[in-house]
Order: sequence, then C-alpha cells, then structure tokens
Amino acid sequence: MQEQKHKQVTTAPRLRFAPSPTGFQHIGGYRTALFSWLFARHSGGTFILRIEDTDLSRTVEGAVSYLIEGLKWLGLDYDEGPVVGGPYGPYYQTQRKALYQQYAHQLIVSGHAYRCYCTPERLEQMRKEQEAQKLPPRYDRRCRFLTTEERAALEAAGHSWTVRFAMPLEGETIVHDELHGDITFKNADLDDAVILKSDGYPTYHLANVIDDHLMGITHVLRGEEWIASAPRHVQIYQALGWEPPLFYHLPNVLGKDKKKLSKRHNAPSWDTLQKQGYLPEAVFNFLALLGWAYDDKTEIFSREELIRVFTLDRIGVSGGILDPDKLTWMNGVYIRQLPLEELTRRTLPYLERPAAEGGLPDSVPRPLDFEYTQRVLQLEQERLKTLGEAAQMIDFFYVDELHYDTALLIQKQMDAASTRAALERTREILVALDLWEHSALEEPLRALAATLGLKTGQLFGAIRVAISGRTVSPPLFQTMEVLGRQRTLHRLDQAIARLS
RNA sequence: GGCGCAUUCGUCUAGCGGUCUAGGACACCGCCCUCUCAAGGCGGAGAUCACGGGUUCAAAUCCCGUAUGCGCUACCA
Repeated sequence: MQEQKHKQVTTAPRLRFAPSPTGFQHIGGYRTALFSWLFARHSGGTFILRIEDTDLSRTVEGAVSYLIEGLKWLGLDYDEGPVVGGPYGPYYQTQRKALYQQYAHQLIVSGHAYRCYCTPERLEQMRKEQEAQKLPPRYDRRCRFLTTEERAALEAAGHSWTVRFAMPLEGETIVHDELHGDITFKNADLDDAVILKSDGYPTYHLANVIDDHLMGITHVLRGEEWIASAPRHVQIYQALGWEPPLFYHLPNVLGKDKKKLSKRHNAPSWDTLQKQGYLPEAVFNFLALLGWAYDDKTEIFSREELIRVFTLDRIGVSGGILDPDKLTWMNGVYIRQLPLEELTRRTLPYLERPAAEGGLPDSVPRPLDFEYTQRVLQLEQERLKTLGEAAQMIDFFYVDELHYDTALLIQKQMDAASTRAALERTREILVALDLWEHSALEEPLRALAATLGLKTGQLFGAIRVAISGRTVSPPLFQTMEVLGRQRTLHRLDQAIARLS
C-alpha cells in the first residue's frame, strides 16, 4: 500500500483513451478522453490512444480515422498511439495478439485460468434454464473441474476452446476506486469470464489489463459501466503479480430522456456539432464541465486555464444529462469572443457550402468577398449562436431579389398609402445624402418620422422590411450602410412598387 | 431475478458537520436599454437537499434501511 503511493508521486502519470472502433463515438465518449487528456497535460504526463479492436465482427471500417479526426477537432493530441507510434506499441490490440496468448497460457500454467470446451449452444441452453428457474445466469464452471483424461479426450476430439479466468470461489474482491472509494464484491457472485476467445483474440478483460500494465498506465479513466467487471480485472492483475493502476469510474452522460447516450437518441457526434457550427473550443469547455466543476461560479475556461486547474478529485460521481441549450449558449459566448477577422474566416465555409447543406442560396456566387462578409458579420456577431445558422440570418445581404409578404411592410396604424408615402420620402432623403454611413443616415430619418407624425418604430420598421425582407435585422442604419446606397434605393423602389 | 453505482432548483452544478432562512449557470418570466432582434444590466420564480430512521449540542454533509433511476449480468466493449 505504501509502495503504491510512493510509485504515484514519483512516476509521471500515463493515461489512455481506449475506444473500440465499433461505431461512431458519441460526444460522451470524448468527454472521457478529455478528462484523461486534461489530467495528462495538467500533470506533465502522457496521453495515449489505444485501439481496442479485438472484436473483429463489430469493427467498423473507417471508425479509427473518424475517431482520430474527432480528437484532433477537439484539440486532444496524443503522445503515443496509431500513426504517431511510441515506445509501447503497437497500439492496436489486434496487433498484440501473441502477447495476450502468451499471458493466457501463463495463467493456465499457474492455475488461474483454464480451457473451456463448452459450445455456444450449451452455454445458451444453460442460460435459458437458469433464467427459467429465476437463477442468475452464470457459467457453471463445468470445464474448470475436468479431469486430465477428460481434458485430453476433448482435446483429441478437436473441440475448439476458450480460456476462462478461474475466479476464487470464496472470499471478496475489493475494487478501490478513487472516486467511489472501496467497492466490495463477493467472489461467489462473479463467474469465470472468458478471457481468450476461440478465435484466439482476447476479450476486453484480458487485453485491457495486459496493455494497461505493459504500457505503464497509472490512471484508468473509463465509464462506470465497467465497475461491474472491475473485480475481475483486479483478480487478473493479482494473478499476474501486477499492481493495478488507479481506477476512476466516470458517471455516464445521459440524454434528455435520462437514458445513456447513444447515437440514435440525442447524442451528437463531433461532426454533427461541427456541421451545425459549434466551435470546438466551446465544445471542449462544455464537455469539461460535464461531471466536473472547478468552483461554484466559473464556467468559461480557456484551454490553458482548464489544463492549469483540472484535477481528478473534482470529478463528480452522479451522472448528468447533456443540456443542448447550455452548449448553444456557451457557443454564443465563444463566438462573441472571436476577433472579427477570425470569425469571418471560420464562418465563410459555412456560408459557401451548398444551400442544401445550410449555405447561402446557390444563386449567390462563390467565393464570397471577404471584406464584405466581414462587415456583414460584424453586425451579426452578437446575434450568432452557431456558425451554421449564419447563412439564413444574413442571406438578404447577398441575394438580388427579396421574397417577402408585402403585408409585412405595413406597420401598425398604417396602411399601404401612408407606407408608400413614407418610403418615397425616405428615398428622396437618401438620394440627396452626401455621406453614406450609418451616423449620417440616422438623423434625417428620425426627422422624417417626426415630420410625418410617425413613431420611429413605424418608419424604421417599414424600411427594415423593405431593405431586408424581414422584421428582424441588425440595427437599421448599419445594415443600410453595409448594404450600400444603390442596393438600398433599389429595394426601396421595389417596396414602393409593391404598394402601388 | 442477482450484483453494483447513483440521488441538491426543469437541467448542469457549488457544498466535503456549524458560515445554508442552500450559492452560481442554462432555460423561463418581468423591468431597464432600444428602430426590430440580440447582447448587456437589474430583478423574479424555481430545491421541504428522494423518503424513513439513527449518530451528534448541531446533518444537504456521517451511518443504516426503503424507493427510484442507471449500469452490468455475452466467446461486445
């Protein structure tokens, strides 16, 4: 015990993210990676990516590169792993097959494991019977107690086999979890899990233990669904004569429906968020706060601040629901913090994508003018929640023809005639203006409203619809300034024509 | 069914025995600002700290039950 502590303070932490490439990692999975990454960076340790691809049947083509792209998007760089390599490789478990077999053999020799010849059919039937009798479904350990002769016979008959770990029949196994404390399991409740499959590949239990040990992992952060099999893991460590790492079982992230996050539910994957225009730095910040808190008030953290203040002991244990509204709010905060030039650069691709994907109407020629777009975005920056929604907010700055309901032009207590008159007078004033900028526009138009006996809201409302085709826009005069005199006048003309 | 984990405003959380008539944030509502919408400012509503027992001078905080939710119970991870 003393030694374990000593080891902790003298060794630089090594943490790993060990996903299996069986599908598309949702955002909850990335949170686990984020916590490991943050602690590694906080402590000057190492962050490792290891691919647990031992289930060939579930491995999905392209999942690994998709996963790595996601890490990259979030800025979670890893020190060892696929592509970059490292001193403890290979980092794909399928490439470490011989290693697992070697240790499985060692466990058999030491009496901690045994070959099991039971067929899937027998296991299935056994399970059914147990269920029918309301008994907990468990392997009956038939092959654990085979005589040497029986074993030889089965071997000779060419039966295929798996290797099972021989759990102690009595006593208790204590799993020490840094977040939950000691969790005690009765060994009698645990069955002999398969650690090496008949195809020669290991299951998670074996591969994970061996790799974590061989790769020098000091802190294991993983989902709390692993708590139930953790006693098996500590037994395997013990049987191999190894010291287990520190365990941190993280609470699951739930969907709105309080169910575990899954792709079909409301679990966005990283690229969905990216397509919607969420900034990775906002997602990063948001994810860090899901099950972790620094104090009772701080919410916005830069990456550097997070690295500096992130500690494992402040991880919560209770499991939380992902709140998309809060993510959207936080994204807005980050958008407002962006320098204008950067905002423009990052928004441009969203605007230039095809209309079907959320971009500007296809009639608008690409590429967009940077300077002009920058002026447009300056007006919308504080209104933007996601980059993806920019196109529909600002399309009127780009299109030639406005489409809107003429009735929108007519403000409260006005009619077509008075509106038309007001717009005509507006036009006259604008044509005569020397300087086309918002400060020069405002004064004469306010005066006009007074002259006509209109409230500013009435006059400006009508003009707003005329030039933007909508009732909501950035401040009117700035909008007109960016739009330019020619386009503004043209749109006024069209509005006047509509009212004739 | 068995085993395990969890339980503070609708949601994310602060709280680690007295400072809690429980603090912050999102969402919601109102007011201010105001040419609309935002942003911002101010304020409001919202939690008998799941419930029941203990321990203690004192419990959201410690212990034990109960309930509920979730997880595991595969030759998946």
